[in-house]
Amino acid sequence: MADLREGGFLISKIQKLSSRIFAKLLRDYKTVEITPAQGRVMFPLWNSTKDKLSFHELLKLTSLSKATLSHLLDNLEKSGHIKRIPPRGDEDKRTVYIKLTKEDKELQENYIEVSNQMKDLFYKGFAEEDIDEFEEFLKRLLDNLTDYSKQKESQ
Amino acid sequence: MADLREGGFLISKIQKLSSRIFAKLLRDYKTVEITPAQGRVMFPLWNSTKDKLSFHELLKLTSLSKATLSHLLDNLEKSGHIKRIPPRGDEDKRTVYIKLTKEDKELQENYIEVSNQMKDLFYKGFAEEDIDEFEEFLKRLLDNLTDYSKQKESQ
DNA sequence: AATTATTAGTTCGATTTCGAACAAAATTAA
DNA sequence: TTAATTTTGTTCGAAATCGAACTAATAATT
Repeated sequence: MADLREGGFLISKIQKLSSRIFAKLLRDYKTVEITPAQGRVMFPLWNSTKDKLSFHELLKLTSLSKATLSHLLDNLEKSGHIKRIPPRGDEDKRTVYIKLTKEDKELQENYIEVSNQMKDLFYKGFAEEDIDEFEEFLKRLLDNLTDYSKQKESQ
Repeated sequence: MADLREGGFLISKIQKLSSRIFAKLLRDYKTVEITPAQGRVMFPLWNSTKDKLSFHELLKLTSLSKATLSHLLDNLEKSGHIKRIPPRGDEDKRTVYIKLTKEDKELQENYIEVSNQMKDLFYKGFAEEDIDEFEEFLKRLLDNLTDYSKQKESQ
């Protein structure tokens, strides 16, 4: 306990470095006119089985703040990658749904390819079991953090 | 290899959530008028045995970009936490040194205390060996990223 | 010695990020 | 059925973040 732990500091450094590298890979990959931040919003949409996600669902999936997500959606809508769909029928009239525009197959494939490049670089020297173990740790951490947030907001 | 890995995505989420939580803890802790970003610059200064660090050293220690570090130093200097010291004697005349202002003991102690709260929350349910193992992984990752950056910038 | 290239930090413009304050709709309580 | 409360998403102002372009100083070439 008296130990100096540096998990948060390390993670922060890793996140900064990998964002910068990822951004550069995307920039260099001619046809991908998208930033990492925007990609992180698109990713859950691409991977979803549903044809649309609500703002709220996307919020949970990205762990962004409301304000940030709203702002990123503005940009993505402006550049034509997504559309905001108003609620229909007897759905909650406050809910905003987010839908992909159809011409995004190519972007998605290219983004995934760059992600894979990134992954190889990121996990260089890691055995498959290492990665499994490491990502298990990450999920536990993420649970700790989301539990804490949830608990805090309900008091 | 065909596996969908999500390390980068997970880390990005963890980093966002923990930044937000950490920022709130700092805000709630009355006497600490400092942000997490600023704390991450102060941290290496507090932990160094030297009485000053060069801009370049601080850059490596924080993994920030030059622009960001310069900007954060502006704010820290404005709020009186650090000073920029010009080179002396036969030192390289381009180098800028960063030095703590002396009245920062209290801030440091409070920041460390909040860091520890954060750490406990972060690593809840982790055994000491888990933390060791996990941080070992983090260091390997960080090495991968810094190696890649270094290799890229020298070509 | 003169020219060229590299390195250290700053400045600029743009994006990302957030909390707080807000408006509109839905839910709960009175 | 009205009142008060909660939830959903947007807007605003400020900080953090970055790359690119820049200046000044140093190092390497010619």
